[in-house]
Amino acid sequence: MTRTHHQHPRFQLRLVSGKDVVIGPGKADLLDAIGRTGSISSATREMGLSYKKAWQLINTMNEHFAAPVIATVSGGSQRGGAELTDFGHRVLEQYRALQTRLTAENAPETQALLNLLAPSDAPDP
Amino acid sequence: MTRTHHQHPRFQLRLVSGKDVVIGPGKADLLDAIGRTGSISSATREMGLSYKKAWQLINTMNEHFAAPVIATVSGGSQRGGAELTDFGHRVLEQYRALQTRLTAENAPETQALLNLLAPSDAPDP
DNA sequence: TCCCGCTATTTCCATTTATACATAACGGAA
DNA sequence: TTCCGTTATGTATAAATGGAAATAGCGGGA
Repeated sequence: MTRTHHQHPRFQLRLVSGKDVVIGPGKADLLDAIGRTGSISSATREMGLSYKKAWQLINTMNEHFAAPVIATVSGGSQRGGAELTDFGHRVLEQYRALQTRLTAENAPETQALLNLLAPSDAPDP
Repeated sequence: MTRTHHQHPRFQLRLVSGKDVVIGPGKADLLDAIGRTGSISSATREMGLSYKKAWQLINTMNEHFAAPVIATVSGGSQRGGAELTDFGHRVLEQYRALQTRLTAENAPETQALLNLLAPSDAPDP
């Protein structure tokens, strides 16, 4: 799958602990995709990353958060799948809220830094 | 040099454009070190990264910002060196301001997410 | 003129990271 | 019992990243 590259300059937020990224843009998108598609596999196909990588990302989140972010099922009539736990929903919700707040207009420092970019990086056009 | 690993969970901020990180924690620290030490070389020795890597980080910043963040000198009585440009100082200042604002108490969403971490990740002790 | 430490750049190599592929288990349905 | 697509995991390979080392140029001082 072709890599989807956002073009405009943007701020990204990461929660880091030790050497691990607990959650960031990629993991948040993965959680979102799993929630929407109902399985890790379908989420990886949609996002264009390997199942193993996705599993590792999820595993890292589960290692650092107080509870698992997704619940998985093997076999059965639905052939298995995965869904966000209530806890996982809260994690994603809080991350998005923080992300939104950062990019919001009530952060004048955001614009101040964007205005220092070269014109080719199209701060606001 | 041994890698210095901050232990406590923390938020990191990045300004990204296309596939490049315009500025983030590492580049900000590099600018700071160059400003303090007076050369790229001494900054790399202090931080424990290669000159090549540092130069690449600086080059990426210069490619995306509207003006160079450092000014370099080759040869001369001082044997050459580097210093932050006025523009570079502004970039670093604005980044630090944004970073500070993010971690500040006026971001309750920050604590909300930290509180979802496992006890072993020591949210506040 | 030579010397010095720095900038700037290239080449080569080690490390890290990610992918591709293979495999086993799962459990309901046919 | 066989079949299915998924979870979960290991192994081997490819790609990306980073470092070490070499090289050239700089320009003022000795």
